[in-house]
Amino acid sequence: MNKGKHTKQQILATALNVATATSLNDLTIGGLATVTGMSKSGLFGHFNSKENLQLEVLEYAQTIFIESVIVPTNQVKPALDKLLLTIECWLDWYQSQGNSCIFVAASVEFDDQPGVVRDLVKKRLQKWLAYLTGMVEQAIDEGSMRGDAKQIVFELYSLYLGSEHMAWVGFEDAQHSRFKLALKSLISRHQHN
Amino acid sequence: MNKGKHTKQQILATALNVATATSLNDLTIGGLATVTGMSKSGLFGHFNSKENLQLEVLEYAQTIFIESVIVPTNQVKPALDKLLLTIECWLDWYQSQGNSCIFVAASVEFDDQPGVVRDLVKKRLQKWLAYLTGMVEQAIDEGSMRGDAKQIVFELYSLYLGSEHMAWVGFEDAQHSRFKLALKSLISRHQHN
DNA sequence: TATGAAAACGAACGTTCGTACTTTTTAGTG
DNA sequence: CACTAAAAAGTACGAACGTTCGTTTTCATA
Repeated sequence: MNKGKHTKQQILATALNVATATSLNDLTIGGLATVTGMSKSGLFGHFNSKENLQLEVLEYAQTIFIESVIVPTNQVKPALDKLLLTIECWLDWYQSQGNSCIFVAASVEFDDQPGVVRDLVKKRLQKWLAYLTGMVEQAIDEGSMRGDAKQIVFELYSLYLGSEHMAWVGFEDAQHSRFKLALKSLISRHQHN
Repeated sequence: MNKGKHTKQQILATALNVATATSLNDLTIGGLATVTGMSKSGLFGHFNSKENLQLEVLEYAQTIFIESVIVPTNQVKPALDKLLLTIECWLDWYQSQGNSCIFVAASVEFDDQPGVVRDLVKKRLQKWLAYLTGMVEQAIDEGSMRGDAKQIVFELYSLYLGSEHMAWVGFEDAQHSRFKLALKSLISRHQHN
């Protein structure tokens, strides 16, 4: 790999950490340069605009996400098992990111800010929801689940968001027991015996 | 009312609109001055710091919220009816704010930014969750509901967050039918016959 | 090893923002 | 009406940020 591509990957790795811990806007070029031990302009040259930096950070986050939760479950069957394992990997990934999801955070940050960043965030979240929905649909097709796939995913994703939010607020056991309990209930309600 | 207090209320009203539509950080003093037709320093004099402005906007939002969803349900009994009406008012208020909640947005914006603003946001959300929990507990005491009050509130609030988030993403019917359907299911699962 | 391109640097610019200071205008009161 | 305190305006400053430009250093390769 070229030197340039190599350092760029390093930059993106720490940039993702910073952006996840703070936000895509608080991810400042000068600050990122300091953290990575580079000069502002030297770092800037890799992206040529802050917007591009933000986009590339999101793309980088996406590759990490895919490696962490899509790939490890790729060959799992049947669909219900795959779904459950995916949720586990999803939570592990979420935890590895310091208990926050940059896509969810960015969706709040950019929801009123038209542009390519917002479009990308929305697209990624749509893809993820569609992916989950597809798995549930397949589980239904296989006869191991029943109900409306989209409604199930709606409730599943809601629990994820609720867990993230209420854990921050300090709601009792929001992060662990409450989510798993609700998830168990959700699954069993839509499971075929 | 003094002239000062009067214009301050006007400022806060439009400030809440701006902050809800964008964010508490994007709520800029100069911009707010332009919108309200004042000078930057004239407006600044009412708050003496941006942090105070943010705090007062949140307090103002709180008073609106109380007027909109706490007061109208204050005398309703039994607790289950009060809970259902509260949820209705809650959604109405949410819609009146342009389908976004400044407290939720601020919780994401300030989650990593220690200070009085973050503390206030967290406190308000805690109070709201405790308020909901209290109502559910009372409904349980009255024999019209059963289950773990906190778990029920956890799932209820999760659905609210999911509805807000997924409506933005464009998930089918997230905002209306899906929330109400899930809510109905949640209630009926914990209702005593 | 020599060379040209890529990468990194240093300094500076334009803009935006919060804030401080001073002055002018407004409004309430004796 | 006069007077004073509050409210609003005008101006300015310093810091932070994204970005540009010219230069220097590093690296891959011939």
